[in-house]
Amino acid sequence: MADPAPLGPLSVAESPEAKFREFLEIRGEKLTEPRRVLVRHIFDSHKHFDADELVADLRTAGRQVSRSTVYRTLRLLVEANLLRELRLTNRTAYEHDYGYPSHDHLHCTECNAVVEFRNDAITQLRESVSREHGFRPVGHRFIITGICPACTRARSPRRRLDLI
Amino acid sequence: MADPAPLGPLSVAESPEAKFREFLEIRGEKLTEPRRVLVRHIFDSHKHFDADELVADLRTAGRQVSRSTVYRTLRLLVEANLLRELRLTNRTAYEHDYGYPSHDHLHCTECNAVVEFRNDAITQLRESVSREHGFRPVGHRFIITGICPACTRARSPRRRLDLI
DNA sequence: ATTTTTGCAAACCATTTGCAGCTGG
DNA sequence: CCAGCTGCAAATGGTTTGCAAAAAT
Repeated sequence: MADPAPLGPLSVAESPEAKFREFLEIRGEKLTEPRRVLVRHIFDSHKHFDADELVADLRTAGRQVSRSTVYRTLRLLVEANLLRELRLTNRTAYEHDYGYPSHDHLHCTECNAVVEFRNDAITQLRESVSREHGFRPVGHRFIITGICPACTRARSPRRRLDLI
Repeated sequence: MADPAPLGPLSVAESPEAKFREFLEIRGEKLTEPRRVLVRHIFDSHKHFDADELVADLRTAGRQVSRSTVYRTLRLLVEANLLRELRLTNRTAYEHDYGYPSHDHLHCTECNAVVEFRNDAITQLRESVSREHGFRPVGHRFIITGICPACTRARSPRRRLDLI
């Protein structure tokens, strides 16, 4: 019941920064210093985050970028398929969509934790359901909501047996 | 490729209104006229809707309820497990969670259409994945994003064959 | 009568945008 | 140089809330 091993990063041909630059170049846009700071910071660690956390994080790290630029850059990173949006609550969360295997989520509604998992059957299901409905599938989202092990333990009164 | 038959309603022991009253009674709250109007209107038709559409709809039907009351009542209906929230865009959409079989969604990112489908394999998948992670599953959400048949046709240049 | 609910208007909060000045290529 | 970018502050837009009047039990 311990935490399962987190998914490992994929080795990718280009760095996220390079992919971002490429994306911007195609559109005649620029990889500026704030954008570089953001893409590096974001892909330095793998975790879900929202705009606010990102701003705070950067401030702590002494790499201050204005809130507007953070929002504008997040939008670009999503368009560039480097990030994916995850709308679980009222604020939009983001996660890596590059250099990381595709996966789905377990969402604990008690502590709001998000756990990733991988299951290939889902992709097959997606294909067959899409075919049935004439849809051209682009992606999917499979979120299991429930109570995580920790919260389950915290909720149920501790059993005597556990004390032996 | 015509629209598949929509899912049929389930026969349920109680009407949504009765279930709502029950829920409110337990909490010592009241089933008032505006709330009655809302629950009836909402369960009169089965479709996804958001707060704004609901307000407009009611206004058209001559059953005016204030925006605040609509929001407050929607929250209650979700707590009562009569409605479920669906966050696909910036506005929260709602759908029936009572008197209707459980199902999942195809979301066309082009025209924003939402199509429901049912597939039992998903529930099984949910169970086994949850077990693996020690989660106590409560529900799930499976959303396939893609392009619906109509938008696919609209996008690809019409083929000559279609003209015969 | 007492407690909850309503509608209005104001407040909120995440996100977006207009603009004047700055910057990368 | 010049299009594109930044930061600021102000605007937006969906949703929530304070409050006095109205309704339900």
